[in-house]
Amino acid sequence: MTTRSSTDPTRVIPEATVARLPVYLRALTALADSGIRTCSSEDLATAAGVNSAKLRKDLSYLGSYGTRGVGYDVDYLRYQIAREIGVTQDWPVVIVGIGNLGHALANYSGFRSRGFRVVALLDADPGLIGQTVAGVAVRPFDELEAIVQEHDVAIGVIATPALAAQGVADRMVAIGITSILNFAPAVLAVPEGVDVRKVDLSIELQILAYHEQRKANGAGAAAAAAADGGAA
Amino acid sequence: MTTRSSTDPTRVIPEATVARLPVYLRALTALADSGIRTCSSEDLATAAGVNSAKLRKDLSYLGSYGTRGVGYDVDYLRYQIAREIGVTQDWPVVIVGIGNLGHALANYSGFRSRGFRVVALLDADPGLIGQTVAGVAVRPFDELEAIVQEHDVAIGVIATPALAAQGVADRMVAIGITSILNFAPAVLAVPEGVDVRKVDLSIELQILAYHEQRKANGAGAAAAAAADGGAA
DNA sequence: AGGAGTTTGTGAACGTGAGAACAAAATTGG
DNA sequence: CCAATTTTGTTCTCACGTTCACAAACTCCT
Ligand SMILES: NC(=O)c1ccc[n+]([C@@H]2O[C@H](COP(=O)([O-])OP(=O)(O)OC[C@H]3O[C@@H](n4cnc5c(N)ncnc54)[C@H](O)[C@@H]3O)[C@@H](O)[C@H]2O)c1
Ligand SMILES: NC(=O)c1ccc[n+]([C@@H]2O[C@H](COP(=O)([O-])OP(=O)(O)OC[C@H]3O[C@@H](n4cnc5c(N)ncnc54)[C@H](O)[C@@H]3O)[C@@H](O)[C@H]2O)c1
Repeated sequence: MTTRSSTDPTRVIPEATVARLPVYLRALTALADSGIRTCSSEDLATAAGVNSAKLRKDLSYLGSYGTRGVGYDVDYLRYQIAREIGVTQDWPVVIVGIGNLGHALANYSGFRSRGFRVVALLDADPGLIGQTVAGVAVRPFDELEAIVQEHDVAIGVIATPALAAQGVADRMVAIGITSILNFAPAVLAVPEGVDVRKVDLSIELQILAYHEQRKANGAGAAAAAAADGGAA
Repeated sequence: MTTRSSTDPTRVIPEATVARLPVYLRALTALADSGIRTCSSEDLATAAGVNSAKLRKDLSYLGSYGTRGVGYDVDYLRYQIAREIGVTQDWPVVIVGIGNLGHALANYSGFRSRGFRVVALLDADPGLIGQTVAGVAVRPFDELEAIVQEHDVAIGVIATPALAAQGVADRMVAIGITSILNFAPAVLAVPEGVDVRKVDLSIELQILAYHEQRKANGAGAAAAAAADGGAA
């Protein structure tokens, strides 16, 4: 039997839990902003849109930060989750591909407020170089190496067309970027040890379309089956 | 025992499989574009970035569309998946909130090419009304009802600030929209039978940050544990 | 026609995640 | 100080998802 304490850095937090921690963090921030100092697992679960048993189990992987009979101290729990995720420090981020989407991302204020700092905007199109978006200048893609080394960047965002994405990823990996957020509709091949997460609008829409089609077709027999594929 | 044939509309496709079908569809389109007529499960799995056993099991939920010893006919399989997802028909979509992100979405060509048609752009800001984005005029949010009824819209996209999102969702649900894609960092409450999918940039970055932190910390003891949280 | 080789479709084993249920630990009121 | 009440942390069970492994089914070559 191996028991792992909350200060043991080797303890493993399930991936499904990791994906929910940012949601809890946001919910706690909202509670704090509305002046609430303490909350029960039930309260927080409602705010985060999950089941309270699941919430408690998730939090138990981090440690024992609640008080039985009372609940959780909002600020304290928020700090503990932020520390666990690693957003008490600032993460430098580069964005590659400053087209429609890249512009929107560069303008997104939610970056800064959640522990991420855009240190550079890069594009291969000479026509864009020098332009300033949200106070950051667009620079040539070739400066990637210099920028990553200067700011010790570990996280890269790809917002180029799909065809360019693998090339950009290869270049990022070569200089030591180990986490990539990919908006291009392409499957990226990367070596072991590099994390890739993708955000794909059309996949999300197609998933919705699938369920939508079933709702429409199965109005008779499959109605029950369609409904439980259901909501939030 | 209940056996469900591929033509039985009540058969259930696991949610995890549904989420991968669009990826297969894209991979098949790429193969078709490069002139490939037939492919094995191994080929397609590589192109889609998944394990070939998983791919075969996923496809088996749709029916038996391959030929043993040969593989899959690219065009035929592509059509079958498209039909299953429901993207052989066009889905009308409305986008609400034409700010930074809404502009990018409206300009996104991947919508049209994958079976979705933007029938309206809506915003509450009078200053934006009348402006045209990608050939579609921005109209007042109040026209939502009329537009949804005219075009029989089932899918809505929310790209407003977080505070406005729940209100927009309520209004969408009230007129009969049953699928929502939400870009605002807010938990939406919707009735049973309405599907919500969320796309949240900062959650994705925070998940990357968590793994990044572990890679950095655990350089010694937790290296193995960190690595297997690892890559694609 | 028959055997060698290939590749699908699926049964079975394994691992991960969700939710119900409850004991343990705290508070509150008498 | 003790009993009643609240709420956490954890155990147990079930459902879902992944992967292996292989028989069945097909092609191709001789
Ligand atoms: N616009 C959206 O709402 C949206 C939504 C979902 C997905 N996407 C995807 O995001 C990506 C970007 O979309 P977009 O609408 O901004 O496209 P875009 O064409 O407007 O912008 C792409 C940018 O990438 C740059 N670029 C091209 N090759 C490059 C390279 N090798 N290195 C560096 N920069 C390079 C181009 O110069 C251009 O500025 C696409 O893959 C698209 O499919 C976009
Ligand atoms: N910009 C990004 O890259 C990005 C990334 C991730 C998430 N988001 C999220 O997406 C949302 C939009 O981001 P943005 O940068 O485009 O913001 P934005 O402020 O540029 O645009 C928001 C738009 O919504 C409109 N709006 C506000 N209330 C409305 C209402 N009740 N009905 C209809 N329209 C309304 C505003 O008029 C504005 O045009 C935000 O919730 C943001 O957190 C943005």
